[in-house]
Amino acid sequence: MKQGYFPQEIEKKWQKRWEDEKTFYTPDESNKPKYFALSMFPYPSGKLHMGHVRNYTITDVIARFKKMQGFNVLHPIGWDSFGLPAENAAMQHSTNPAEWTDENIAYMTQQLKMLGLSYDWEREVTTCKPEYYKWTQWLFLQMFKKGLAYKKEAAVNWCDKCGTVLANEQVIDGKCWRCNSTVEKKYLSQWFLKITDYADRLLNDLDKLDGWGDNVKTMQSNWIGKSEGAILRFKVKELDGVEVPVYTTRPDTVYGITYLVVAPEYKDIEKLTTEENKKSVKEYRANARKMTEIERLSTDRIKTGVPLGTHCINPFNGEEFPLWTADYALVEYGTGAVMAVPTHDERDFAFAKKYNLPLKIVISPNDRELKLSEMDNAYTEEGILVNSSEFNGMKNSEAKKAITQKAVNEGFGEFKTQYRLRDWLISRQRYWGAPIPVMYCEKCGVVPEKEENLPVMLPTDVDFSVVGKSPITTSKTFKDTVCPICGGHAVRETDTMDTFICSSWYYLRYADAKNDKECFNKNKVNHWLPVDQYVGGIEHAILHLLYSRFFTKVLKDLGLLDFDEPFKNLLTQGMVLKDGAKMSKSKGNTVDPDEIFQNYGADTARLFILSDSPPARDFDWSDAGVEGCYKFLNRVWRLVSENMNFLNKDYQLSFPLTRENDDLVRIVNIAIKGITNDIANDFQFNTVISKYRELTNAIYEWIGKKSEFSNEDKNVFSFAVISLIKLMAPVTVHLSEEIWHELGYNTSIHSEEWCKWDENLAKASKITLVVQINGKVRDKIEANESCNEEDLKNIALRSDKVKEFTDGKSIAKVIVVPKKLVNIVVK
RNA sequence: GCUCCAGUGGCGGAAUCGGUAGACGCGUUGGACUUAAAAUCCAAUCGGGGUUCUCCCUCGGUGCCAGUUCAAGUCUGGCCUGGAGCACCA
Repeated sequence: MKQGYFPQEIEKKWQKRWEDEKTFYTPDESNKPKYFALSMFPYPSGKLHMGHVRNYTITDVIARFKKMQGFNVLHPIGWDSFGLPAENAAMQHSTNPAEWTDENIAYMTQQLKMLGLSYDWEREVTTCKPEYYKWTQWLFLQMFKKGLAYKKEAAVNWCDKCGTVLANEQVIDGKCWRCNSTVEKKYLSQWFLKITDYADRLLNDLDKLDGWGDNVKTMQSNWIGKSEGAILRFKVKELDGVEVPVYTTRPDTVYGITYLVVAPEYKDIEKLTTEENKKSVKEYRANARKMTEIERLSTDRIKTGVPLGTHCINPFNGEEFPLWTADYALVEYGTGAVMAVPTHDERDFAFAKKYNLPLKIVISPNDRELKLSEMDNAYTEEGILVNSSEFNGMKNSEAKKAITQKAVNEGFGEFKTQYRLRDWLISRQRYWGAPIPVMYCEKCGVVPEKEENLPVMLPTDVDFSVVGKSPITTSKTFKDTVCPICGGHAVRETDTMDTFICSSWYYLRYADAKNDKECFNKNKVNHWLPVDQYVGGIEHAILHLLYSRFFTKVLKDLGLLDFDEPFKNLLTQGMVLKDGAKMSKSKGNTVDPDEIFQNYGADTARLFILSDSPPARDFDWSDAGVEGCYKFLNRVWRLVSENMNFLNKDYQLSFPLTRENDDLVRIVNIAIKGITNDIANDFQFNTVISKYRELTNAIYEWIGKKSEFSNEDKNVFSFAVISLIKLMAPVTVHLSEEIWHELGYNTSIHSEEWCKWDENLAKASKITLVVQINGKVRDKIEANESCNEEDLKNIALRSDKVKEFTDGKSIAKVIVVPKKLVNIVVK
């Protein structure tokens, strides 16, 4: 064995051998239980960054650990390869997105292999390849048939820089999720998926996800935004047969309505405006349109509005009140109209004060009386109804139901559950995506492509240098086609699908990646899924994770699979920071993984990226930390190479041990138990690694006491070293494999069984008894493990220190915690 | 404003059930080896005070204030700070 540790040499050798020998090939059939470990697949942007390294290392360690524990582990990888950057690169370098993408995939594949990841490359999935997007299109058609994919004209989010529309989830604080430029509203006819049909299931099933963090579940639940209330319809006094419906969560306050507001974009607003008010309303609406989303949504902006001139009648008491338009009412939520109760809603209160609209108290607090003259903000707490006719004296929580019921009985309202979630806008006016497989026939209208004609291929005769429209529209061969119904001329849809569609089902395809007859075999998908452990960034808490859950539920309803949640356990890993800031090119604080591989090797990179923080927390990259990990691996290498003569792979431990050797055997058992438990307990790799170090230190310390090695010593030493490299194998994959073979084994260490511990040996032979007086530690006494409570008590009371503190005082109580502690209470 | 998460040395962080606070590492300091350096190894490292001074004693200490308990980083209540998500959602 070489005296020095040369990772680059070792790593290359093993990577090649694992590939040649298909060490990580996963058969579908196996008598072992299955385990599906998955990282969120990368976008092939060009090079791996440290976030990737962290993500894939975490999942790889989990996969290898589970494999050693006896599972048939599925650990695949693929490429989320449709999307804008490829198209932008094509425009800049006058190349083709497919070429650019292929090159990136090739480079990143080689990087992934350098990291020593245990992927089954036979199952690689690439979303931009026709053999994949054929099935993306097929799934779209199934949704279309079910009425879940539909086209409508709507106010949509438009990113001018990206030249396309965006889904609501892709607008962050009024800005494009990708390029961060301000998003505008446009009225366009676009394709949507009816995710709102699944709002209730997406919300309720969150409860089933015990293996997900609360943070992600709350984010999803906030995003879905369920609220319970009522729709109430108000007749317009001046217009016969015209009604304005409102959505409210406070039907208990209907007797306090003093005006009603419709959004500036409300569809009937012109009808509701009197001749005298036409001009001011028109101006107000024009102004509102000019404002950006961000200005409009700012909560501390002073509320404005104008009256329409017409009035509504309150069906509960016949009162009349004016209709206004104000931009604090949102056209896309509820009915686009709000009943205003200034006394019991902060926004209405501010608005009424500004425009001198009347106030009326209808909810009274239990402990005091409200006075209009003393109110300087709305009363929004619980209370008792007043000024509310037959409902007076009722608790407001009960009145909600009673009042809505009255509206239902009398035909001017109903109970209504409202969601914040909107349907998913999936059209993109871009080239590099899966074409939406529909066409427009002059005679038959919107016609889906026939399934047997799939895939609708992306054309290659396109001009990527065009500005202001999608390159796909420049193709001479793509647009014109034949209607499958009437045989007449039809024009293809030129919009492509949001790439989040491609990534909403890729994890299913891994179960059956090469199937060219169906998107996947049902039995295979039911066997491998759901994913046992999913690992990825928190930035997908809503986007990808919500969409994937939606897809899974749809596919279940379509009968394509039998489960309704795709990811059983979710680990959202923290960001990789450098000097306290997120690594980014713009800040110039990135660290190139290639450089680390070259200088230290992949094992050091893997070890370090797991060592300093638990996976869910942010991780601060430090050069000194890398150096420290590299030193540690050298230390392990030396431990073996300098003591090769004393190592024996066929060691035995079946003889009585000396005191010292017994201690080391116990330390090894304690380490095995601790490490196994730390991994089982939320994958705390940082403490796992500290235990590697502790064990290594203990072995060195043990050697330090030896002047020569007896046979017994050699056996104990071999047991300790072999256990150590096995425990390290999931992390330092090459180093462990190399040492394993140096010791004379022919198999791969990665196919070995995980170390087992003996419960009797996984503890020290002696215990340290902690003696407290009144809860303060006063003494520590070594005691035998076999001592019972009475013995421990007596040992403690015999202590000189204890006597010092108890002298002249009376002992009120003695508490004994077996094998650990005695607390003496004195007065 | 609502919801969730977090707060422990110079730093990253550790501490199954309430039971020795600061594991392990980084950094720093001192030492050994060396002509020297690198590498390696050894030792010290929460703060204040004391002492018979390399051994030990003592007090304080896990964001703040209370509480429960023999015992609180851990549990309860109320705050403060930071991060994240949602947000004129009626």
